[in-house]
This record gives sequence, C-alpha cells and structure tokens, in this order.
Amino acid sequence: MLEDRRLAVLRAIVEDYVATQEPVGSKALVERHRLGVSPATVRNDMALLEEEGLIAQPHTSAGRIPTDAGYRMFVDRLTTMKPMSAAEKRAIASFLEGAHDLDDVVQRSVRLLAQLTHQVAIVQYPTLARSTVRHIEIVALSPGRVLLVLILSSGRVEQRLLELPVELSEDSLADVRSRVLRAATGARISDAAVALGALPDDAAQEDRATFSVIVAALVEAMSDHKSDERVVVGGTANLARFGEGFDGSIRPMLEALEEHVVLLKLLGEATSSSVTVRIGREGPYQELASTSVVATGYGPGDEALASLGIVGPTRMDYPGSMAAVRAVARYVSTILDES
Amino acid sequence: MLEDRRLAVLRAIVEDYVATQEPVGSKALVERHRLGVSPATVRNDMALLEEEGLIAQPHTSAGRIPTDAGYRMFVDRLTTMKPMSAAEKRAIASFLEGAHDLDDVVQRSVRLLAQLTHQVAIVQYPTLARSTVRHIEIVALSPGRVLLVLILSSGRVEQRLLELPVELSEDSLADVRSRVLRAATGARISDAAVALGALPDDAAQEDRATFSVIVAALVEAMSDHKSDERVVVGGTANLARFGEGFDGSIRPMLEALEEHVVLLKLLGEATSSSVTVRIGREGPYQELASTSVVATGYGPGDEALASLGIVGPTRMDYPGSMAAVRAVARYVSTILDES
DNA sequence: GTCTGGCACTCGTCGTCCGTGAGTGCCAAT
DNA sequence: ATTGGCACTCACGGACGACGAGTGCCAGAC
Repeated sequence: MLEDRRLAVLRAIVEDYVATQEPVGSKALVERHRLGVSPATVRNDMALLEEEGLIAQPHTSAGRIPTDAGYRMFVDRLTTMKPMSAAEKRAIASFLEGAHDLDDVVQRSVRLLAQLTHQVAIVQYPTLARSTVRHIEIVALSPGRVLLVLILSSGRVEQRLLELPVELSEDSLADVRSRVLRAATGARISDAAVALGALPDDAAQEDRATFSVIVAALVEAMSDHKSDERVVVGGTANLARFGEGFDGSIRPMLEALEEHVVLLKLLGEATSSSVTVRIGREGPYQELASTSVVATGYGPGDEALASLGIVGPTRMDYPGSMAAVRAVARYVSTILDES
Repeated sequence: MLEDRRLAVLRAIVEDYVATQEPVGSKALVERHRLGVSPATVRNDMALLEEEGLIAQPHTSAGRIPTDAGYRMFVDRLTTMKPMSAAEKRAIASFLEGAHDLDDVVQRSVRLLAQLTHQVAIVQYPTLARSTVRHIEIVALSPGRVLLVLILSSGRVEQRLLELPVELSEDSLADVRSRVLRAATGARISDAAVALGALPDDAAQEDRATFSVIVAALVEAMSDHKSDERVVVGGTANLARFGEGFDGSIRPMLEALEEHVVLLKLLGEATSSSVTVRIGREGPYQELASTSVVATGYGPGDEALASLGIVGPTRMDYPGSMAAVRAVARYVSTILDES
C-alpha cells in the first residue's frame, strides 16, 4: 500500500527526470502524475527514498534525481518494455529487408538502432565459432610470399599475408594447397584446426617448414577471435544531444567508443538472448560512470552468436531503449536465420 | 620590403592564433616574434591586412584572427611543411611495419594519423580499379542460393549472396564455376568483366539464365565502386579538444563523419599525390564551414589509388598536419608497394 | 616617406551583489 | 497516515562597475 506508493513516486521521478533532464520536485510531481496525495506526502516519501539511496538531491534546495540504484530498481521492478507499435515494426522490417550482405545487415542494424533510440548503437559481427571452412586459397605473390585466404560458411573471409622460410616452387605449393584443402574443407573450424595441426608430420621433409608456417597462420586465423571481435558503432552524433549532459565533456565517451576492445567487453556481458542493462558504475568501467548500456545477444535460432546494444547516459528512456534493442535483435536474428 | 613585413605579420598572427586559440593583438605580437618594429607599426599593417580581407576582428577592441583567405595565403605562400624528425619517421615506420593485412594497414594508418595530428583522420581503402582477379568462388548454400566470393590481387574480397532463378545441380554448378574461373582468373577486373559478359552466349540452353544472373552479380561486384568507397575514420575524440571551438556544437561534425559519402567527396578532391588543403568555406559543404581538410592521394608507385587525410578546425597547425599527412601517405604507399 | 610614442576611446570579461522563486524539512492539526 | 502552513536554503539570473587589452589616430622623429 504505502510501499506501493513510494515506488510509484520513484517511477514518476525517473520518468519525469528522463523527460525533462531536470531535478524534479514534489509539487511538479503531483501535478503531472495524478498521485492522489498532496506534495507534503510526496515529500515524506521522497525523504524515505533518499534514505534508501534510490534518489538524491544535487544540492540542498533542489528537486531529486534518481541514483544508479534508483534506475536499477526502476528497470528491474517498475517497468516493462513497451511493445513496438505496428508501424515501428514495419519500419524495422522494411529497413533491414533490403540488406543483401552480412556487412550490409550489420551496417543497417547500427543505423536503425541509433535512429530508434537516439543513442549510440553498437553491433558486434556474428561470431564464426560454429562456422565451417568453405574454402582455403593459397596464392603465391612472389616466390617467398604467399597470401592465404580463408573462406568460412558464414561468408566471412580472413586473409593473411605470409613470408615463407624457403622459396617454394609452384608444384610444391600446389601440393600444399591440395593437402590443406583436403584436411580442412567442410570441417568446423575447431575440427579443422586440429586436422591441420597434424598435417606437417606427414609432409615430405623439405616442405615441413613451409607447412608449419602456413598451418600456424591458418590456425591462428581460425582461432584468432579477433575476427569475432569486430564491432560497428553508429549514431555518435547523438552524443552531442546531451551537450555537457555527461559529467564534464563527451571526450571520454568518444575515446571509449574508439576502443573497440572495451565495447566488446561491454557487449560481452550480454550474451543471453534476453535484454541486459548495465547502469552507471555497475561494472569496472570508471570512464563510463555516467552511462548505461542496454544490450542483448542475437543470432539465428536461439543461440546468441553475437551481441548488439546501445550506450547512452544513465538518464535514458529505458523501456523504449530495451524494446528497441530487443526488436532489432529479433529481426536481425530472423534475417540471419534465412541466409 | 614593407610588403614583406606585412606578410610576416600575417604569418605571425596565424601562428599565434593557432597556438593560443585567442585573438592576437599588436603588442603581444611584437613581444613574441622579434619583428623589430613597434606595436604601432604593426597596427598599421594590420589595418591594411584587414582591408585585404586576410584578417578580421571578432569585435571592436579585440585582437585579430585570420580569415579563410588569410589561412589560404599562409598555406600557399608563407609556409612549408616542416619535415618530420628522424624520431617521428622511425615511429611512423615501426607503427605501420607490424601490419600484415590490408585492413590492418588502413586501421593503423588512421590511428597513426590521428595521433600525429591530434585531428580526425580519414583513410580511404585503396581502389581496386587496376586489380586483377585472383580467384572466384561459387558455393551452393542451398539448391536455389549461391554465395559468390571474388578475390582480387589487392587482397580485397567481395561477396554476393544470390538467388538463382532455377535450382542447380552440383554438376552444373561445377561447370559454371570452371567456365567463370577460366574466363576471369588473372585478368584485370575491367577485362574480366568483358570476358564474363560473353560467357552466357556459349552456355548450354538450360544454364543460360543461371549464367546471366551469376555473371551480372560478378560484373556488378567488380565495377561497383561501392567497394572503392570504403573509408575509415579515427580520432573523433580529438573533436572534443576544441570543446565549443567549432561554431556551435560538434554535432554537425559528428554527423558529417558518419556520412561516409561526404567524406569520400572531400577526399576525392585530393587525388594527386601532392598534399591538398581545403580551407573553411572553400567548396560546397556548408556544414563544414569552420573546418579544413588536409588530404593527399596515395598508392604504390606514383599512382594515387586512394586518398587519406585529416579534417579539423580551420585554426589548425597546417605545416605540421601537411607534413604528417604526406609522411603517412608515403609510408603507406611503400608498404602497398611491397605487397 | 616611414616609423614611433602618446593618448583617448571602445567594449568584452569578470567579479560582486542582490532579488526571485522553486524546493525543502518540520510541525501541528485532522 | 496525511495535510496545510511556515520558515529556511540556495541556485539562477540580471544589473552594475572596475579592469584591461586592444584599437585608431595624430603629431613628431629619423
């Protein structure tokens, strides 16, 4: 009963603060949200909420703003994702429909997400852990240098430029190529790596060094999770909307967004296919103290091959953002399913 | 003589303004640049420079700042690129040396350029106009769908996902594949496109439709200059350094940087292998009125395959930026030369 | 002719100083 | 438990004025 109202007050504070960007006072609150009680009552509730650490005042005679804990409570218990309207769903579908390419899908997803949420969007490329080896190409550029091209079932392509320890005749190269192809083609990359690892042992003595180098490069290219770790960022212009809304400047944000490694860690927290929210100082990223991340895994079927999400100021529209992230993840997943 | 001094004054104004970001007055000028004359004399020169439209005062009783025309004069006639120090050269070389991949080279170049100039760096992927076809892979994903992979001598890879008009047996596919390979492998993409175009005519009646579709996709992938039009942007965090240094906010800048098409046009102005500078409102980009672009073409040998450069506020260190752009372009070119 | 020192004037910046009003906490009354 | 009343706090914003960097102009010197 009274507990209920206190939470209603918290919800109202969060909603108003997110909408206006300004500390919200007791009077404005009762006016905008028919709470059916007087400002004085609300003030009492606010005092309690403040004791619990859910809200705070920036300075003595100002309204309250939610703390990180307040947002957490709001997200976990006081709201549900507002479903997308039919029009929005259609817009999403038609926007993503036109993509013909993995790159294109990722590209469009980022734009879409940034546009829907008015935040910075991040999309990770689908991992290739379950991919199989479609083809391996070994091309001699000059006698001592070869180009390795690894084509995976997912459509991803890895390339490696290689210096060989000894010069190689066109014939030997053809031999190496055919052995490698026989060993790896069609296999999952995890299996292929093993099969390839055994190859040098069978090789003729003089080719053994060459084999080792090539196999090592291929195995590295396969297991190298760098390839999984590509992310695309979009909507950075939305950062400017907050002006000095962030603590200090937007510089640390821009820097963090260029550090794709950091972004991957952020997304990595959200591998499940349900939407995850990190708020403010939760997690070990001091430089992102005043930001929240809304992310989710996505991928064909139910398995999450990669993650996508948005990052914005803690004072963001959580229900809307969560809904948008979930919706985009679902559509992207179905598209990946088809191909 | 007196003309000389007037230009020396302009140079001093530009240098000081770039260094301090503040309008520079006659007194400060004589103190910092042993001009050998009194402030009053400098004031007279300034009045003349202002008449010529090379400098301006933001408001009465403030110092002068250079106009776009002033910067132009400075760049064209009053300065030379300051050569990189040996240490810088070594740093550039070692930074780019580690790259093993075209992607990697581009990536590293962007970072390097941003770091050297403290500006936003833009690097265009080398165009593949003179590339030859290394390999074409055609993979059946399901009876009605195939994946085309086009591998070029530059190391670039293009992929296309294709719906076939009729289902295709594994045998027919093998036939198509071998014909396509025979026609295109090793040829320049311009020649390959022609050779491929003739293929469907020779084909068996039942495969003709399939051929047309596949060939069309390949030709499109080759000539599609989308592939040339990839750019990578880095160092956006440097935008924050200027704070509100730009007119208004940095939002339009961030937006422009996400519009890769605009960036390509900017870089496109600089296809020669000498460094080009666009200052302020020069050119048709209102949204970049308060920025300058320093760019140059680069590529193996003397031919410019693509461009790279930086974009920053008009009040930038032109000699340093130009030198950095030129140096990076040269090193990247030599690296592309080797591979 | 060119340069210089002097001088009056302009005007943006910065610190200070209230007045205003939104918002609070507390208390007595219902 | 809720409410109306009341005194108090304090950030914000406008007004005011001192300060000083910088200018243009002029008369005199080299």
